[in-house]
Amino acid sequence: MKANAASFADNQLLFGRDDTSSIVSAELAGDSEITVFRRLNGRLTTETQPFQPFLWLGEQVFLQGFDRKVEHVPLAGSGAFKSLARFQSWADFQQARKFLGTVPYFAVNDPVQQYLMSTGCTSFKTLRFDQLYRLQVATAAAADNTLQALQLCDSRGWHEELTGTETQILKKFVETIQERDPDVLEGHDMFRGILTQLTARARSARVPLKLGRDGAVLRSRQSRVQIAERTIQYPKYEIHGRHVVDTFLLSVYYDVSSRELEGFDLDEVARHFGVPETGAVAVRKISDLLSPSYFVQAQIFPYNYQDVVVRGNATKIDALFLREYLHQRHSVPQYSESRPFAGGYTDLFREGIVRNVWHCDVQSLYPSLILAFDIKSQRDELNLLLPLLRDLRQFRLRAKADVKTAKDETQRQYLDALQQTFKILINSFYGYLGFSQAHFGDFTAAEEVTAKGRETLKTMLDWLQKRGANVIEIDTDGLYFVPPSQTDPKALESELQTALPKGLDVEIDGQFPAMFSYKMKNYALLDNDGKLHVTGSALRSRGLEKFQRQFLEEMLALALKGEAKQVPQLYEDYCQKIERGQFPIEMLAKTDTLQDTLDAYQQKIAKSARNRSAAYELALKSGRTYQPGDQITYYVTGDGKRVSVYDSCKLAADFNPARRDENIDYYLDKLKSLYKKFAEMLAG
DNA sequence: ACCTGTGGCTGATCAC
DNA sequence: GTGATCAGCCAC
Repeated sequence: MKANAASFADNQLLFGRDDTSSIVSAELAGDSEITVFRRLNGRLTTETQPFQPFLWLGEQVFLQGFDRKVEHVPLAGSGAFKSLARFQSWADFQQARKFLGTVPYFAVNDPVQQYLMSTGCTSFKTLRFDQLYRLQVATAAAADNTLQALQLCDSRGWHEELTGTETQILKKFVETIQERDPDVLEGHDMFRGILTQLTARARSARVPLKLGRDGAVLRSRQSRVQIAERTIQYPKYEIHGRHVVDTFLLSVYYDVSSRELEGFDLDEVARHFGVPETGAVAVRKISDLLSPSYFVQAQIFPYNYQDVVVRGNATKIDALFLREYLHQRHSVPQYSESRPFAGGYTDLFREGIVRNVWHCDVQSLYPSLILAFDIKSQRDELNLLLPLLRDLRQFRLRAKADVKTAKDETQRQYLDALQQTFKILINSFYGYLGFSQAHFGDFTAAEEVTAKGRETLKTMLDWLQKRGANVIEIDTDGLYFVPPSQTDPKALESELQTALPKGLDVEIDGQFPAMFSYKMKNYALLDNDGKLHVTGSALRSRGLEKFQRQFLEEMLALALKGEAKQVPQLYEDYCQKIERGQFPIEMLAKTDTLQDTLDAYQQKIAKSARNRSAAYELALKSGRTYQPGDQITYYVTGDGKRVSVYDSCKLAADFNPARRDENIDYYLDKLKSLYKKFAEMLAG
């Protein structure tokens, strides 16, 4: 097992070129050195390393006349950036950027990232996740926002609650951090919540938050992260020599693929993961589950642990390529101009209720196509992509197999984090090819991948139809169908396999007693255990109020189980509950995520560039400060079903159960539309 | 300062 | 009313 783990790390393209140092953190020291913190046998050591900032240059002559010392290194190949310029100090580097102005050059803006990239070092080598020293924080505040208590615990099992006056709590907090000296500070809503609040309280109590390993106060600047379709704005806090990890952000990332979280409060997330504790201990347990993949990523990518969390996958892959091109002294291409290209094949052939449905898909379609057809990026002159993808796939299979035979829980968790990380990386390569800011991307190659994918699915469709299968719907890498009678799934699978190009593996990965096919990417499945699986934004969007989602789910379950006769009664029950005001407001309320700042919203409204919307109007009316990414839960008030929602709405938090004022007509009408929309289709 | 891709559905609003 | 547009959410 150990040998396996070590041999993954032998891949220098992936894990860099330094495997001896247990770096836990690095910081720019002065102007031309880097302080490196290592954790060896549990003890923290500090040392200083030389550092030469650098940038990639279109032409060496661009720096002619620049009055500070520059070392030029010519780079091989035909990339646009064919010269490397190295400087004596960070100040010189910054000065050079100013000097260069708008001539073509490319620079990494962060000194630590530059250091890691140029040395090939990455964090946490030879360290296990449980050896990283993490400390968790949770606050308890009074209504006036003053600090009542601070809950602390750590990854070694210690915990303590700080109480007393605000000043006492804050002073004790700083002392504790300096004494215990954690590598990582964790908290739920750490950035927008805890640290923002602590900073504000510390300012008013005049207690400097000297949390850094050099005794410096924490710093912050506005930043934003893109998580799937949402952009979250947050004050990025940095603490010298340590990392700040926010389990709120980890949860939002987690939900991109799981789509199961109702909300992102600590309690809701803890409940989802079956964590019974609250406060700091809950944070630790959630982090135990969500952090390990990022820990592994920090061993791979030339980024800080803290930054590895908030960088996009394609950006991280780009950094991997840049590190190797830099090492091989090879030129770097400019991004190509962004252009749209066609994606996956989606289609719908049948609607309504269908019985006896199988699902068949091609495993890892896009990565498999890249490998099977040798699809290369033209800009990747060193041809790193294919071998890397091949290695990653092999590594993942090995890590997955090893998970099952792991000798203890720690080893199992490590291998699982490893295989999870490999999976993320593997699946990001196709996206990387079509990413507008990938130096080594290639839109033509990305287009080739999707074209081959569409072709593959068309082949499967034709083959299945010829065999007498009744295909229901197709989406990108798989399809649902009613098999011809008297068919053995394994036999069908292997026959279909022979109709496909070598390197593509098909799998019948699901058999269902019933399916409700609604529209493309929108369907419900009843599995053999009687469990309902609902897919698609039309059927399970968070944009639907909870009473609608729940009604839909119950209606679908009845219909799929052959009890459609009971649906009208279900409808009557829901109508009554709305009329009599028996639903708690959470059932009627809707939650929207603010995408724009309130300023941006108002500007767009002024220019008629967008319509008014309830969430923003309520945010504005509240007078509180809101940021993109914040969620607003509201319900509709007023009389009559035809109200303007943005005019007739209230925050769910302002709802008074003793004086209910929800718009009963509006909600009855919503239910009626929903019922009418589905009743007919579900009867069949 | 930050950013993986395309495809599809819906509700709210607004111009016609 | 109808259609267009935008924003938001989701599948893969």
